[in-house]
Amino acid sequence: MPEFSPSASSTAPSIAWFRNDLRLDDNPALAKAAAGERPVVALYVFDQSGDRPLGEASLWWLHHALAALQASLNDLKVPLLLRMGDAKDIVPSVVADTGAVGVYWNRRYTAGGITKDAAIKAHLKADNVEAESFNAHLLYEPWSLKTGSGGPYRVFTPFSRAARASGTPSQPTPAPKAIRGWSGTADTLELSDLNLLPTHPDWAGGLRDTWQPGTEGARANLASFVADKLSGYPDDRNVPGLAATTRLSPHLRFGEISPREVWHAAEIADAPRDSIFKFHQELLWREFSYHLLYHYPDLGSENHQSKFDTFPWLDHTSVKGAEQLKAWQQGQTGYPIVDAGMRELWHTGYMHNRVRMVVGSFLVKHLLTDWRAGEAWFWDTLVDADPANNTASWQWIAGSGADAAPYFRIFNPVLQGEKFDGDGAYTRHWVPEVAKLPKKYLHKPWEAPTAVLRDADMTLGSTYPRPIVDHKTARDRALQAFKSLSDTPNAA
DNA sequence: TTTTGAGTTGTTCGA
DNA sequence: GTCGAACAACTCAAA
Repeated sequence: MPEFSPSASSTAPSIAWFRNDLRLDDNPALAKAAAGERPVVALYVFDQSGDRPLGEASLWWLHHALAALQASLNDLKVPLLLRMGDAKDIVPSVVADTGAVGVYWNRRYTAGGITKDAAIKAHLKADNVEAESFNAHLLYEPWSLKTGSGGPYRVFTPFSRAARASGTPSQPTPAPKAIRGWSGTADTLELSDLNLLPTHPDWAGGLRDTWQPGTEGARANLASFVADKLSGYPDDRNVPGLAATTRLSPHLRFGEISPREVWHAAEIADAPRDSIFKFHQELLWREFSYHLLYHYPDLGSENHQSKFDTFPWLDHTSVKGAEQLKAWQQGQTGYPIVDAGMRELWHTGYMHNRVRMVVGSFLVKHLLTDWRAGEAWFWDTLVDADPANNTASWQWIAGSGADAAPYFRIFNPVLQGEKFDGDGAYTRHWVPEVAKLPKKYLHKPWEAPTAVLRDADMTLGSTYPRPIVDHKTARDRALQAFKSLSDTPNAA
């Protein structure tokens, strides 16, 4: 390139554009930026347009994940530029400000994200800027697995078989050993300028006590899981009172740890083969959700099975409906296991998977509430709120999704509580009003004799609510409602 | 093209 | 307490 002097061209940087891949290890976009002759500048664009805006809990997480990333990059002397606004405008403008000759990023799979990235790539290429994208988020990208007839999978089991048969996920690649950081200057915001943290009120105390966002926290959870929990995983994972799950979901959501690293850490662990298989299946559920989201981009807003469009949901904006939705959100349904889950969510930004199913089934089936109302609440309150997992899982529990739960699968909140939290460790912790009840009545306080309630310092309807719906009545009502669908064929 | 086997996580009822 | 059947019929994926 004769028109540039060597010294001038060597200062033109490569941009590593971070999005849902807030890590240095196994980050192919960063590796690509670091592999050339060019110095590297990192970029994060806080962009609430195009894709669905992040919920409040996710914003809190993002702040700390970015802080952790910034610290890691700082150790390498790589600057991180923070910008805010539509990435379609921001990325080209950062290229102009820095004189960058290449921009590298890892792919996302939401409809809005794909559209935006394609436009940015076209724009950059038209300006003779190298633009290349990679896979950091998934073990199997959605287009790489097809059924025999060439379409997407809509049933999990054949999807998971096809995924495994297509090859073991590739090994994670370590972070570049040394990166030459760009020494130029360009406009950047401070992290605090993004205003990601709650202020009035500061509701994030429970989140701070529970989580360590960033790669270090992710690695700690993974190490503890592999060492202590993986062996017993198939059974223990269902018991919310045990700390027997990975608690990696928010870390995976923001890409602080690579799914390839997680897969292989389990693969080489000293644990029974069936435990490793079961854990890998859970990672493949995440892959399946992304497969569905990519091939059915409306997954978050439209019933996957269109016959659910006529489902007789109760109106959750009516006075009574709104009251019931609020009782569910606040953990005041009168069913202790349901209330425990909803309070865990509010306090920690997380809920144990078993309990997510119980509260989801309760909202959709006992309260006949449109799954989208529950999905929206989870989106706002979960630190792991994921555009694929959250939507696919709500459709699954509602019955409207791919490979969904059959209509007659209605969780009984009393039985679920007794079966998976029999001693009540979880429920007593999150619902202290019922903590003194004996096991026998813990999950059904309305059946407790007056003397038992008195000994437990409880007054139903006063210190703890009576059930907002009767289980048997609600169950029969749900069965009726779902029966009305069986006469309605799906649109082709 | 047709056939076949199967499909994450449950509950209730009656014997 | 335990066990098996019923709860529907349909769609999916592969042979």
